[in-house]
Amino acid sequence: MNTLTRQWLMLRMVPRHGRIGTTEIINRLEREQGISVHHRTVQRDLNNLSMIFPLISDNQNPAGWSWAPDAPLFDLPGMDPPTAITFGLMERFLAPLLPRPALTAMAPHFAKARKLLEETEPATALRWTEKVRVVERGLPMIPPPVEEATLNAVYDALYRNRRLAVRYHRRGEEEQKNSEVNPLGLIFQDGVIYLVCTFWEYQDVKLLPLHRMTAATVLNKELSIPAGFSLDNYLESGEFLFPEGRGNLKLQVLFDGWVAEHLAESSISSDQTLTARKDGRVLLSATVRDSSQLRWWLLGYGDRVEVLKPKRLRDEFREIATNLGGRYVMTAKQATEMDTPTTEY
Amino acid sequence: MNTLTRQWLMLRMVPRHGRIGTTEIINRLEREQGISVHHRTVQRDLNNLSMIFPLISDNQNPAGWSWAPDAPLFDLPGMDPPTAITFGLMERFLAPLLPRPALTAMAPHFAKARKLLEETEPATALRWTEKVRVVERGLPMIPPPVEEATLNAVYDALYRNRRLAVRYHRRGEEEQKNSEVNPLGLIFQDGVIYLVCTFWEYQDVKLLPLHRMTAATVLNKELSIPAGFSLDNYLESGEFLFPEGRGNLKLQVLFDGWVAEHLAESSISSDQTLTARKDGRVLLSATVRDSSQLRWWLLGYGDRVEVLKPKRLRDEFREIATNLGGRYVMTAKQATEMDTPTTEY
DNA sequence: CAGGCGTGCGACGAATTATGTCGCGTAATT
DNA sequence: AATTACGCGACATAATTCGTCGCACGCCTG
Repeated sequence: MNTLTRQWLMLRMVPRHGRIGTTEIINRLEREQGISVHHRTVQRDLNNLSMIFPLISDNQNPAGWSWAPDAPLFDLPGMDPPTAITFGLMERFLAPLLPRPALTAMAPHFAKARKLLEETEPATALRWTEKVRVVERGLPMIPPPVEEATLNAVYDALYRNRRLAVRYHRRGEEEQKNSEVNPLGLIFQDGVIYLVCTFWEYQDVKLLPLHRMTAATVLNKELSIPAGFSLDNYLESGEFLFPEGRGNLKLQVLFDGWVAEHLAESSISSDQTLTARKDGRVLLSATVRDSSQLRWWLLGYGDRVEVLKPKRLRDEFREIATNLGGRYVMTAKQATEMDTPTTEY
Repeated sequence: MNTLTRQWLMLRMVPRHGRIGTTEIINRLEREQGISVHHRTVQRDLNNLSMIFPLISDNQNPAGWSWAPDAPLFDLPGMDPPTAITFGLMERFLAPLLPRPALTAMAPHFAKARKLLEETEPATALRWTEKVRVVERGLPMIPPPVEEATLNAVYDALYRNRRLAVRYHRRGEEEQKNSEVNPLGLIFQDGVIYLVCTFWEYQDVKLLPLHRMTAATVLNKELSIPAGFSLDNYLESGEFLFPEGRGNLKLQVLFDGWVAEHLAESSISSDQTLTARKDGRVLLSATVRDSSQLRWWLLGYGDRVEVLKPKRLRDEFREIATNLGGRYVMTAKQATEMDTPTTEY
């Protein structure tokens, strides 16, 4: 009855990867939409649609239809400049945080946004890409390469709660191992993706960096999860991060004056207060989680910050300061020659 | 001639916000696609399309068409689970890095991805959201709130190279100021967005955090850019970051053994080498940019890292260690009472 | 307030298109 | 070799699309 509706629905059924046949389309139209059409009509529709859209058929019998691999993204409502800018921003933010294959699914969106920005942007003056910078405290890391097929298999297994057959090599070891793992979660850190999993029927939780996998296949077996497992608990257990405490602590630290400038803009807790002192330093009070991140963050300021409270943390920092001082008593030459290299990592 | 093509093109012309009239559609079809149709046809098409898609007309004369404000996103090819997962990941990564309004343009995409994940995901076992965690070195910051209208105005001015009329208040000051600024760029840091700009006809580059703006209007004036300005140069000039050097340096540092574990996975430079020593420490050699980020990163390891080379950097660290040690000679009580608070920040 | 203009919309007939049906060819399956 | 499932050309008929016309409505101008 309504050609446009039917063709629209059909377009949405065609996958980017994979294949769909006329019969399946007919069935899904009937089942999901209550539209019953003839076989022949669907065939004709697909042919017509492929004149307008980059749909391709593999010309087999029965025919399998899919979108062209390089088909651009069509979206409704069409992307507007603000959205395109936001996509551009996201790409910029995520590039150093994620291995490239983790973003390939986004490629059509990013491409579309870039195209839109380039088309509309006046050629004069500064280009958009020259106008945005992201300043991070972290060092830009080079994420180790991950196979796209591996990543997809891991996603899939994790998503569908299936076991995974993996082939991987330990660090430094040439030979590879084959294992069957129960995927429990993913941890992203510094561009590295770790699969949290258990092996076979064992109960102890292990970490498997994805870039050490050379193959991964989703198995059709239900996974077995250790009783009471939760990713958050695992992270807090200290097996992944430095095993620092949990819970909150009332922090009081002194910053050298101008360091606190940026800090006044963005706060680390909702109850944060900053108080200027006569000597030019600034007292920061805040209730924050007791975490490795807190220590990293404070240490990063070097001698421009002094921890006052809690006492426990101040003691920690005093000890770090003492140790650190001890390290630099020797000259670099002495420190180097104190030991001789053994094995390459 | 081809109804489907025409209607498809029309759908793409209708904006999510704003309005479009039949006349404009006719013109654009004629101009951009060479399709000439009658006025009446376009009217009929829009009426038909609005039966299938959430298009709404304001029923004025002349009629203005747009998508319903809450219209979901339709995209072709339809979103598949891997893409939905990637969108979910992005949302997770970006939430702590960007103020919420900076992501509102993404809301329909995120909503679609969430819906797809929820629909398909088996209710049993762990949910997808429980399976992914991002571990960052930075402390989770609370991004200061930014008005969406302000952000959009800034984007727009930056994108179209227009001046901006802003109303803002300085930190600590109650009264607001009105200024006309030339937007030059945006810097994202720790959840804060800074507009890099010049005021009026002045040549000196200033920073304006977006959350200090209470109003922003795009003006129809060309902006004036200081001769030779570039955002990268500005960032390197040291006015934003700590004014550390530029260029590369050959870094050699010693890590306490197990700290280097994570480091072995993700490298900080393409020529990075790790060498284990007899005493259990690990020597890292790499050529890296001489930057504040490098210092933050190294300092974050506290006493678990020792800088060997270059000498200049080792000297810096020795001095920091010495100063830091000096800070913790006193007790916290003494350090607190040494000075009396003056003004709230 | 009248008249002109741009637009929305119902109606109508000719032209075009969509659809069900049949038959034949082909490829995979039994 | 038979069977099954599917693609596709052909064709007649039903359905639709589209240009055209006329009328109505709101807005602007003189």
